Amino acid sequence: MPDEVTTDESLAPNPVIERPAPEAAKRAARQRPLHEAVVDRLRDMIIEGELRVGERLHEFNLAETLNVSRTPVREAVKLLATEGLVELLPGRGARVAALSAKTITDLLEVIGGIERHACELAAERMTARELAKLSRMHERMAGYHQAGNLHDYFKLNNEIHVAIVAAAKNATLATTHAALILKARRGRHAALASQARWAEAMAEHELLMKAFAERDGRKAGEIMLQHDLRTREVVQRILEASKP
Amino acid sequence: MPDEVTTDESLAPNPVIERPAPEAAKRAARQRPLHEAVVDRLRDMIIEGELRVGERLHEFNLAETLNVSRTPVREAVKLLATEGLVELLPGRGARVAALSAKTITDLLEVIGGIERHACELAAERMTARELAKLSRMHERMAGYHQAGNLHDYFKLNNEIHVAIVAAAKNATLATTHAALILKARRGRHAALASQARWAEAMAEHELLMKAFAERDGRKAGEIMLQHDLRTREVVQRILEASKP
DNA sequence: ATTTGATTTTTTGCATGCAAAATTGGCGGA
DNA sequence: TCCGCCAATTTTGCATGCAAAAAATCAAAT
Repeated sequence: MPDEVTTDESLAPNPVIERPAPEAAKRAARQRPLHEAVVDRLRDMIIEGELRVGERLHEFNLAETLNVSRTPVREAVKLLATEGLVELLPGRGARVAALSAKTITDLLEVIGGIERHACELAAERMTARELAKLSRMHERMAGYHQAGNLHDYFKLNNEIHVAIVAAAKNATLATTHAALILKARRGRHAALASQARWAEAMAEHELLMKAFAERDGRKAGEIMLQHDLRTREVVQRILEASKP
Repeated sequence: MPDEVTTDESLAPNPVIERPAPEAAKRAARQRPLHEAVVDRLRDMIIEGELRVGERLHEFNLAETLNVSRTPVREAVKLLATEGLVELLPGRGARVAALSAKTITDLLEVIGGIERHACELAAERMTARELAKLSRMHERMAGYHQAGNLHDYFKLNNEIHVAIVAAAKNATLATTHAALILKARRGRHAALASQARWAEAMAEHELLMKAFAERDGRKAGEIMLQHDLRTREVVQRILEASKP
């Protein structure tokens, strides 16, 4: 899913987790589980770099910062460990997991494989309606490209990748893909790579749509895989250049 | 990863989680985190069917049964939810997730895609040593097949699939694969399918090894994908037959 | 000055407490 | 008989308590 984009915008200066006052809870349709909110909050803090790589996750401090008790924090940390964002130190808490160049490129490689598979399946299973919608998204993206609107291009590009995976009509595939994309968000470098490959990537998407129109899954998959692997290579070069 | 086998053997009649007496803990090299033990215990209980599909996970009862407090049980349940084994009911606890035919076949489809990718990469990245080891495993498996030793055949077959993924030298790929395999363990149907396809599967493995010997990743991947998809089809037929 | 070891402090991991939400059961009405 | 409403009970979710393990601090000895 190259063409990664960082969907920040919300810089969240205040980490405290808002929750309806005890009495106001009645009005709120339903209260979101705290531990879930904490997971999201901590994930953002890690992805946005508020918590630095290797930094110990201090449950008491975090609980105080987020204005919750240690319990939901503990649950959240364990959940984030399954996502690979934090590393559990048995008996000594947890710390933000390192993200080596190898980890990132491995991630991008797997995402490429998944998206290839998604293309193959989607080409066969996509309804005419879905194909039409995808076409419209693609056209819109082409417009952003011509207009030099990088931000909206990135956003839509991500949506297209997700839409293709959804069109494969395989829930496990979609879940797996989503989880990997989430992790890949940590590599901001990917965004740079996309930028460098902007024109090229656009051309590849063009070919991809053509393959979908022909319902040629094999071809679509191949294009997607190459598309992803090229971005991966650029990312790899950037990473090697930054710290060799 | 078709040719699924259920690695029971340990029927665990007593669910209580053993732990060194408070004082004996000194002797034990290091105490395993309780929540981890609970995760494993509950996962087995679900996979082995001790907890039936749809059954509510009652944290107090489970805690009592496992001889721990609610806290590690709660953590474990949330962890199992990320594995897809249980379904969280916001505000109402959790229950054993349903495993529909679609879910199983989706799972097998994704595993097929992952293993194809693994074959492609492994063919390129595998060391001569690894290839030799894989060959020996394959020969041994052929022996079990000829001897009609289904149990050991299954076990070794699983190990071969895992070894191939490992040879792809991509940690994310391996982790993702392992997680999916774990979930697939719930479909005992797969074991039946393997049995039905025993001879055929063996022949496919033969071709696979030949492709690896030629370092033909494309071919190896294709063989693996077809291998997995055929098992998937048999599973699908079994499932449709059992409850149509 | 540096290192080692004992002591204090912090932090973790599990257990328990408590209020709010959800479920259950009973009762009255249709 | 069946449905719906209200009270009693259970269960969840979060907070807090507590003992053991880990880390930090300090002291003495090299």
